[in-house]
Amino acid sequence: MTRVVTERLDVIPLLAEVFREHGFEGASLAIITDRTGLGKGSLYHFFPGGKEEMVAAVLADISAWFETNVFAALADPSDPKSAIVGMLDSTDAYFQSGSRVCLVGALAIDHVRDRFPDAIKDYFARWIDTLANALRCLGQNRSEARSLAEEIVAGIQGALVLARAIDDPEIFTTTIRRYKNRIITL
Amino acid sequence: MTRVVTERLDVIPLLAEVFREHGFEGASLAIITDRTGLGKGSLYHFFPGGKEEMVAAVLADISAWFETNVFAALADPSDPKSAIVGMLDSTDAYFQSGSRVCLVGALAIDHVRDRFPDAIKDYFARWIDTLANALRCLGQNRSEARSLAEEIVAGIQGALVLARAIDDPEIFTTTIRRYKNRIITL
DNA sequence: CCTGAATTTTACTGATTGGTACAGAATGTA
DNA sequence: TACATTCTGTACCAATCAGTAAAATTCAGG
Repeated sequence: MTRVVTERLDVIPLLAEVFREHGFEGASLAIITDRTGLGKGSLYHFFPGGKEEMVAAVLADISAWFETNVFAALADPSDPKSAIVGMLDSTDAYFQSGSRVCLVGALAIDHVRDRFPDAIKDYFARWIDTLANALRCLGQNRSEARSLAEEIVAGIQGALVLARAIDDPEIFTTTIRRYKNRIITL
Repeated sequence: MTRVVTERLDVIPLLAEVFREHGFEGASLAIITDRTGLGKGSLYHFFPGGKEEMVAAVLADISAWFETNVFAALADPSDPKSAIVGMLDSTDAYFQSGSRVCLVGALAIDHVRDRFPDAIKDYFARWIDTLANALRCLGQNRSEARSLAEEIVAGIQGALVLARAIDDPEIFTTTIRRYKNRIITL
């Protein structure tokens, strides 16, 4: 039986969770070896560039996931309304109803964002662009669509911050529901 | 000529800026001594509890600033509409039109939030509560007011994340303007 | 000037940091 | 079996970490 994925790929989700929990600086190699079960030797074998390469790999993985599970439907103009609703559902699931941190957002406000500027920029730019595209398919003009897309993407990020700050994930769920209603009644 | 403030107080804004830029883990004592001009000895003289006490002092300072310059007007029901607009103006000024990080928000999504849970919780809770109070004075019922207050506070945080992520502070300014219009036409 | 407290400088500690080197174990292949 | 490649555990490195201790200095009040 052939292994479908290499071990490098298997480790990326674990790395993602560690960086989510501790941030870039906070995620020490000691913690990483603990959580992944890989010694330093293995870690540097798979990621010769060290922590920086690990984060880059995690960002690429996240980007790919969103491309497949979130952005693809938005970019397809066949049924824009249910595509947006589906995006909000996927988002709710991905962020575990507000109890999971957005790693890209967390990196964005950290000073290490300067080491991954493109990955961070692209993630949000693609989200806004595809969402705005779907909104245009619903009859909004270019600036309306872009403005609402920015509002929704920012609202999601803010809800994640707020939910975590006051320790009440319900705030995130409420936010998602609010945007859903707004789209449905569009 | 008597000095009005102790040097401890003078240092707190500098500390705030360092923590904003580097986060809790990223702000090493070396960086802090650099930026404040105080050696380790002086730092530990003023803040015997080390970095943790420094952050606590910064959070208290921020909290006091918002209480005076933002929340006070919201809590006073004499002119709720202009109080909210004033809050949005103060917020825009404080966050330098989106180019300044919200330290409380940044700490909230970091794992060090567990060391300052009350300060973080109180900051956002007080913001939401006073804003909801002002909205009730504008005729909204309790749940409407709370929901919109949460939406605005979260929207502000999200706009800060997004503005920084795609390196476009304009997004923050737009967000503030959007909420202003929404309040004015209420 | 003297005294004592406040403050700062300096030197130091032990622990931990990210990263390297490399021997050898495991694995796949012929 | 034999060989080459991939992978991993371990020891090690210099740098940096937060924090301590105490001498040196500054400074205000009497």
